[in-house]
Amino acid sequence: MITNKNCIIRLSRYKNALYRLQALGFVKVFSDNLADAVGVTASQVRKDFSIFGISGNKKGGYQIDLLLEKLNNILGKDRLQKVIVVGGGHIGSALMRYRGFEKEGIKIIAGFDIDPAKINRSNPVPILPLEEARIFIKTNGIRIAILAVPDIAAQQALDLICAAGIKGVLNFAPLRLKAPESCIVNYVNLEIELENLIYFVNVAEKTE
Amino acid sequence: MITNKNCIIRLSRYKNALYRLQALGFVKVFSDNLADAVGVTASQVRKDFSIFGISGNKKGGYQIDLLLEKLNNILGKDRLQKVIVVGGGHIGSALMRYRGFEKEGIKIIAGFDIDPAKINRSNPVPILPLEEARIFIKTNGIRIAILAVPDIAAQQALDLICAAGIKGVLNFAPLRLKAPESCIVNYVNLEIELENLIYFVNVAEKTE
DNA sequence: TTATTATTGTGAAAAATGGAACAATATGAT
DNA sequence: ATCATATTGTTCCATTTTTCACAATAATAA
Ligand SMILES: NC(=O)c1ccc[n+]([C@@H]2O[C@H](COP(=O)([O-])OP(=O)(O)OC[C@H]3O[C@@H](n4cnc5c(N)ncnc54)[C@H](O)[C@@H]3O)[C@@H](O)[C@H]2O)c1
Ligand SMILES: NC(=O)c1ccc[n+]([C@@H]2O[C@H](COP(=O)([O-])OP(=O)(O)OC[C@H]3O[C@@H](n4cnc5c(N)ncnc54)[C@H](O)[C@@H]3O)[C@@H](O)[C@H]2O)c1
Repeated sequence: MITNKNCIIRLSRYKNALYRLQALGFVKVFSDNLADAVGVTASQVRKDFSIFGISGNKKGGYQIDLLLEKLNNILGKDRLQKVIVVGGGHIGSALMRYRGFEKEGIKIIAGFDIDPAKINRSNPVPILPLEEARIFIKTNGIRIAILAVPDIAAQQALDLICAAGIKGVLNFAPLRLKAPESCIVNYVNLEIELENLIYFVNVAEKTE
Repeated sequence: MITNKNCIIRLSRYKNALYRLQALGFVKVFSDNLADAVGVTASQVRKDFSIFGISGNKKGGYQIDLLLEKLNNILGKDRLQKVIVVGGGHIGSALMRYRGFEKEGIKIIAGFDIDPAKINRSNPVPILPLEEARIFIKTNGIRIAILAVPDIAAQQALDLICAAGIKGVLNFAPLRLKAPESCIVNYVNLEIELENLIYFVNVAEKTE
């Protein structure tokens, strides 16, 4: 079983690159084209494919449409993924207004907020009272949530949605949360991303 | 020279955990406390510290204030980091309104946009016309930028700010950009983050 | 048909990362 | 003052990840 997150991220990148190549009219692709497009080595591309039993043609490369089909299958993109957002503040509402997820087969179908002033049932993505989250998650069989509440509320909100059946969370609050076995939590920590960038810029500056 | 991004991310996490411990009244800390707080092994903590020549006291652990000083120094937090945002749309304005960066010594001092309707010089974080970016970057010696423009505009905007002297970019547009040697580009790709989460949730579901 | 060539698929090598173990040693107890 | 103990710092080991290298082979050309 593959536990290598970077490998899966590369699969997503291959997929995105393939769509671009396809849009440019290409029908087949070689491992080194894809490597260039994504910024890895050609060996890495072939190795990644071989891990998932994806094969191409000796001397013929890979047929883009078939490759995309397989990648999409691995990445679970063969069905629409319904996602909710908890917290309709700055980040939460930016995400709910973003159209880019849909072309990836990811649809944010509702937001939830504790603040009555944020509730709006007639939005393209309705924002509902937090009390309704539990039943909404259960009724619609939602598995994935984005957590965009203030730091202080994050653990409590996580507990609530996990209890309701959420299986995966993308958390924007910059702190480590405790989740049950049944739920995977991934972190987007923009402070740390910036700090990291600053570190490497400083290093580059010193060594130049 | 350290090229291990994960290692630097851990330093940020140690730092954050130390502030929390300090706020709770702790004065010293042992490698295993910190390991617990951050979710790594105690060996890892000590190894990370040793890489950067940080030492504690046999049997005495590490003194939190000294440790923080050293970590902050390594992470370049001994001086305020001024950052600009290019693109004042959904993501860009969420970031500009976010107060959380300041407590990390990161200050967004201006935004830039191509759309005249977005310009606002009297905002807490002013949004200025893109034409002014070049001179602003040079005058203020800005090194770090956040790129939050539509995908189609990202490469062009990157070229502009790199030419003006930007050394590090955190890019939100979901595509690979070409940057000169002088500029590091890191990516925040939320589509891929979600895709990744979905993959691992699917795997967990299948193997349970 | 046969030779040539380009490209895959993979096993082996290398590099990077992380973890375990333990000697060294400072602290506190007796 | 001596001993016992806790914790670091570092070496060594295991694992993971990436790269290398090349045999296998399909496509093309002669
Ligand atoms: N805005 C940014 O640019 C940014 C950047 C980095 C990190 N973050 C993090 O993202 C999180 C959200 O930030 P934000 O700027 O969107 O905050 P925000 O204050 O704008 O929005 C938070 C929203 O959550 C709602 N809320 C509070 N408690 C809730 C609960 N228990 N359940 C449901 N909703 C609840 C609030 O009513 C509010 O609408 C924070 O943890 C923040 O640290 C934000
Ligand atoms: N909003 C989200 O939740 C979200 C999520 C994932 C990724 N993204 C990515 O982030 C980027 C920004 O998304 P958004 O939703 O904020 O878009 P947006 O359309 O709301 O905002 C983009 C802003 O950039 C400005 N702009 C356009 N060209 C410019 C240029 N050359 N220089 C400066 N400013 C320019 C526009 O006037 C607009 O104000 C996009 O690449 C998008 O794919 C956004």
